[in-house]
Amino acid sequence: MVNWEEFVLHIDRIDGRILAALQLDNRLTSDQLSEIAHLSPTAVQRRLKRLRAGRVIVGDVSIVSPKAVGRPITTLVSVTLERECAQIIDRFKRSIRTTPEIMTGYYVTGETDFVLVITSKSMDDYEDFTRRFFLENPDIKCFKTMVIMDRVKSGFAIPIEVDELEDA
Amino acid sequence: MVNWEEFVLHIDRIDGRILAALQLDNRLTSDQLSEIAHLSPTAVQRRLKRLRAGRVIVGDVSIVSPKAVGRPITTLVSVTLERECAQIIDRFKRSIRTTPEIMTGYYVTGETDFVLVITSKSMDDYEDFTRRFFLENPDIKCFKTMVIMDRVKSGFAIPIEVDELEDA
DNA sequence: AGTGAAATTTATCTAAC
DNA sequence: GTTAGATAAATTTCACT
Repeated sequence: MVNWEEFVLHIDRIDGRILAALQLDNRLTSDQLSEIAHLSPTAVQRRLKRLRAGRVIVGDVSIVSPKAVGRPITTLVSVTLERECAQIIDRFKRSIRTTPEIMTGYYVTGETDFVLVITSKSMDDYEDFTRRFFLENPDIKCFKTMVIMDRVKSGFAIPIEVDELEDA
Repeated sequence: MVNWEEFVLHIDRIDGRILAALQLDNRLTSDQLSEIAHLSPTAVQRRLKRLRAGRVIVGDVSIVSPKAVGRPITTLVSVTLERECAQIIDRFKRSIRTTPEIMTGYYVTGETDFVLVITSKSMDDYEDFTRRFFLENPDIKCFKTMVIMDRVKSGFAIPIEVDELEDA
C-alpha cells in the first residue's frame, strides 16, 4: 500500500522557476510567468493548476502589516511543558490551534517543547495574554518571552535551486 | 513635522473583513469579497488598491510546501553574538538577508539575540550549513538548534477583531 | 504524455453618475 | 458608494508534435 501522505509531484526546472516567482508575488499573471518560465501562458496555467492540486503550492495569502491593524507587538515564546506525555502535548496543540493571538506554533526538539509567535496590541495586552494563556495552564512548566525588535527577514520563501532540478 | 513612517491608513469594519479573508486566501475574486464585505465588487477593488498602496497589505505570496521542493527539514536556531555592539549586529543582519537558507530572521530581546528559521534538504545538509554559517563566524558566541517536529499552526494570519473597528 | 492557439467565460479596470 | 461598458485575464476546447 502506497503512503499517499508522502506522495509529491515531480517538479522540474520550469516548475521551480514558477514557484520561486510566486513565493515572492503570487499576483503575477500567466503572461508574466510565461516570460519567467519560457513557456506559453496556457502551459503555465496548466502547471499552476497541477501544483495547487498536488499541494506543492499549499496556499495563497495576503500578508497584512501587523502595525496597520493595531498589533505592533510580536513576541516569540518558548514553552516547556510539565511532562512530555502524549495527552498533555495533544491538549496543548489543540489550545494553540484555537487561540487566534498565536500566529504560528511549532512543536520542537531541543531546549523547549514549543515555540510560539504571538501578536499583541501592546505590551500590556501581551502580559494580559500570558496570564490567561500560560499562567492559568497547569500543564506548562515554564515559558520564556522574546520580543521581536527587528524583522530582519520575514519571508516564507524556500530557496529553490532551479539548476539542481532536471529539465522539463 | 509628521512622522510619515508611523502613518497608517484608517481601517474600518469592512476593510477588516476584507483583510481577514485575504489573509487566508488572496485568490478570492472581487465578486466573492463583495459578498463577504456586503459591498459592490468595484468598491471592494478600490479598497484593495488603497490597502495595497497604503502598505496595509504588504505582500501577496504563494506558500510552497517545503517537503514538495526537497527541503523537509526546518529548524529554529537561537543565536547569541559575542558582543552586542551595533557593528556586529548590523553585520550579522546583513548576512541573514543574503543567506537563502534562512527563511526568517528576527532580532529579539531576552535569552538570545537572534532567532532564525532555516530550511534544509536533510540533517546532514543542515549540519553542513551550521559549519559554514555559524562555526566559521567569529561574531557568534553560541547557537542552539531546535528541529521542528510538527507545525501545529503555521499561518501568518493576524487576528482582526472586526467588531472593534468602527463602521464604514 | 505535454504543449500552443483561438474562442468562451470570467474577472478587473475605467469611466460615468 | 453604485452601475455600465471597455479592457484584460483565466478557462475551455481543440489541433499539433
